[in-house]
Amino acid sequence: MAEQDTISALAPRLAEEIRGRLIAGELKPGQRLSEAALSADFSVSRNSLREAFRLLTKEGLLHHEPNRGMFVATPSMASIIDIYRIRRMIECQALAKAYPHHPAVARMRAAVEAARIARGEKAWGMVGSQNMVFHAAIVDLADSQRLNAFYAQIAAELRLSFGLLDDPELLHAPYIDLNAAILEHLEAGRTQAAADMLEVYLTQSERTVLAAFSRIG
Amino acid sequence: MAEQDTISALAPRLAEEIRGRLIAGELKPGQRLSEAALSADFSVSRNSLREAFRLLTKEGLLHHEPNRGMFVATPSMASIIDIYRIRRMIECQALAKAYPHHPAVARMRAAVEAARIARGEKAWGMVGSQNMVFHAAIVDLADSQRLNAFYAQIAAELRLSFGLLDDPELLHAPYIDLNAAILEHLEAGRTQAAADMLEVYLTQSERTVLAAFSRIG
DNA sequence: TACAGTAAAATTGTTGAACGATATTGACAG
DNA sequence: CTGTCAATATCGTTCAACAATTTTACTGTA
Repeated sequence: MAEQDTISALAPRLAEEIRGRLIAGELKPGQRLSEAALSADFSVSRNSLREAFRLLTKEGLLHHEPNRGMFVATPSMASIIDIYRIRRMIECQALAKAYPHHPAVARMRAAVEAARIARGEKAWGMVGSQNMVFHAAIVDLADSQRLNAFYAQIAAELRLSFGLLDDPELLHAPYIDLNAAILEHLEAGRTQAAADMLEVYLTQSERTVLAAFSRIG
Repeated sequence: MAEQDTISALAPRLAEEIRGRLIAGELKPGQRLSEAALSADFSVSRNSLREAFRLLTKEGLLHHEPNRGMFVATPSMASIIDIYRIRRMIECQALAKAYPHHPAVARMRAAVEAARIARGEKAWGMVGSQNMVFHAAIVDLADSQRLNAFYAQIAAELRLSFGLLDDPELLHAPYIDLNAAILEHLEAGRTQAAADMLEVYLTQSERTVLAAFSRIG
């Protein structure tokens, strides 16, 4: 019986909480995270907090300098290029070899429709997160647990970069219809066409993000 | 002046040490790792050891049960299939899109030659690790830091499975010449042919590993 | 003997404090 | 203004403690 686990351990919960603040932009890139301050803030011990830090460091969200402390990772053009290179490799391949009746396809469709509704309401935050759901579903087509976990990680890292940019409409809105077209191809069994179109999408998106990024630098 | 960094922090070094023992087979799958025993063994505090454990858990090498402790991950057929699926996706793509004069090609050649020498001396352990080097170099062709890190992780996990098997000669020796042929294609610029050949390699290797694994079950 | 229930022991989860090592800050002399 | 050196703050690691939980040992009973 036991009251349900309260969802397991402390460190992973802390990590999740911090991750949320990171992609929400509450913690800004380059900012230093003091062990003492944060542990007091969360009412946990320094030790527990450090365990959470390790997890986030391994995910590339935090960055550690010996004897100086933890810092919020600062996205760079190099990291954006790296991430998009991986996305092209993984997502396009997943799509090209996909089974058109895979369960993840339903999630892709749901994400497209949710994004369209959100666009009507100008809820750009929602458009963005539905876009992420769409692409996570693409990766899911490959039916690999480890690949899903890896993708979730670089997606979180990418969101850190998005957080620096200030125009979510520009970032996601133009791609809703492109997503829809990709989905059409997939559902019709034209997986290669879908993959080709996705490659266009990703290249274009990368260019947009890099351009926005360079305007800030 | 500080004695040289001895390469940074304690926890990562511990993790590296334990990782070594895992792929060397000293720690066997399913085995429980006592915090008290290991921390005494390494002469470090329980806290430091736990930090190392977190890292390895995230890599899939250890597995954690609340209030019961850390266990060495037990490879399953599912995990082997998952890993080979990823290898096919990543390695083949990296090869297909490779630049034939990429620096990693030199490492591939070195690995092939070292493996041939090792085969002559029937040093099967060396044959195996050179094989791993060869494939890591293939991934390196894609020029992605994050992809390299991810591959290193699943490679370590795969070695855990290899550790269960008892015939390293069967596992690696047959593939040396296949590796060499792949390299020939790559160096000649026939990247697609190289990729196709690698796909054959991986499918065959997966079948061998799964068969050996099922004989143990 | 077999077995259920309970008490005792061991292990993990988390905390708090301590101390050396390193980095940052600020004062001071030149 | 610059370089040196002490003072301060923070990190890295360890140790000791206690609550929560699991495992083990033991007991009494059928």
